[in-house]
Amino acid sequence: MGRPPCCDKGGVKKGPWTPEEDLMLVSYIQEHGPGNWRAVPSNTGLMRCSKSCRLRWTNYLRPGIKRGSFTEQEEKLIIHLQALLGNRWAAIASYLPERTDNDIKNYWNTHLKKKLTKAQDGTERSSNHHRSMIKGQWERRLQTDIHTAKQALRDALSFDEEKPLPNEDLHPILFKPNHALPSSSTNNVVYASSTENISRLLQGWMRSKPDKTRACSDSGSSQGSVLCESVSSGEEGKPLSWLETWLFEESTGQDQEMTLDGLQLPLDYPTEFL
DNA sequence: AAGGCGGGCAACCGCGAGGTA
DNA sequence: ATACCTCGCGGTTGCCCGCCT
Repeated sequence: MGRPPCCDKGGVKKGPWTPEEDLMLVSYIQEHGPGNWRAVPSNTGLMRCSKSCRLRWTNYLRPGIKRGSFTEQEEKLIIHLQALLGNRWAAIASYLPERTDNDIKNYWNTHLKKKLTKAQDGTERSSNHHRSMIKGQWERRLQTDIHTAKQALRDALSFDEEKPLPNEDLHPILFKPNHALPSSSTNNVVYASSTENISRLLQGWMRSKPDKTRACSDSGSSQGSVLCESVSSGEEGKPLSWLETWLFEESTGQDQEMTLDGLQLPLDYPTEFL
């Protein structure tokens, strides 16, 4: 028996979300919290399917999302994690609490993949040089990159520290009924700023909810941050994975010399470096 | 100025996993 | 045990915008 598509019913709106819809969704989540997405459309009056609501919340409205271009550290961290984890964007996103899996996926597909392809072309042209690269050189190179990745992680972790919200009026667009809102995503800047305002509005609300699990999942993937998960696991005596361990070592001030010994690289790790 | 083209990104689709009755 | 429901994930699509000719 085939399963009907979730949004098979008629009258379900598709396409870009309007600020009004965003506001409806945010208001509902402020009151009930994220989850039970099935009930969201009927309870809010939104003509959207539950998946669309969840996606909108996860990717754009949830607090703590950083928009805009990726930093070099984030870029390197993504490249490393992609090499280690493959296209498991949710897992990768859990190490970049301010980025969504969709964002990372898009960034990978539009920027990093090309960048790496280009780099690989250069690599192939100078393959003789790379083939002769001895393991020690590669280790040093990896260590440098690992250090950069760890730095990025520390930066990401500092996100958890209380950051005072600017004193500016946070929601000039949302709560000015006659404000000229863009009819489409044409004016992305204006629209994004209204979305950002919603998120920032919600930050206070999220902080008032001390629930650890939610705090983690809301700052990472929807399944919860691997990092948060492992930290709490570690506290409870369960071992951290090696990746989580080395990512965390330096961030907790226990930096140690790192070598490839004991590291299990993924099968698809660039062999020219080995 | 206008049309074509490609890049970037938001949103959708389909599948699988986990939970539950 | 199993059928159904809900959710999350990854791949893909389609729209919009800026650049180029």
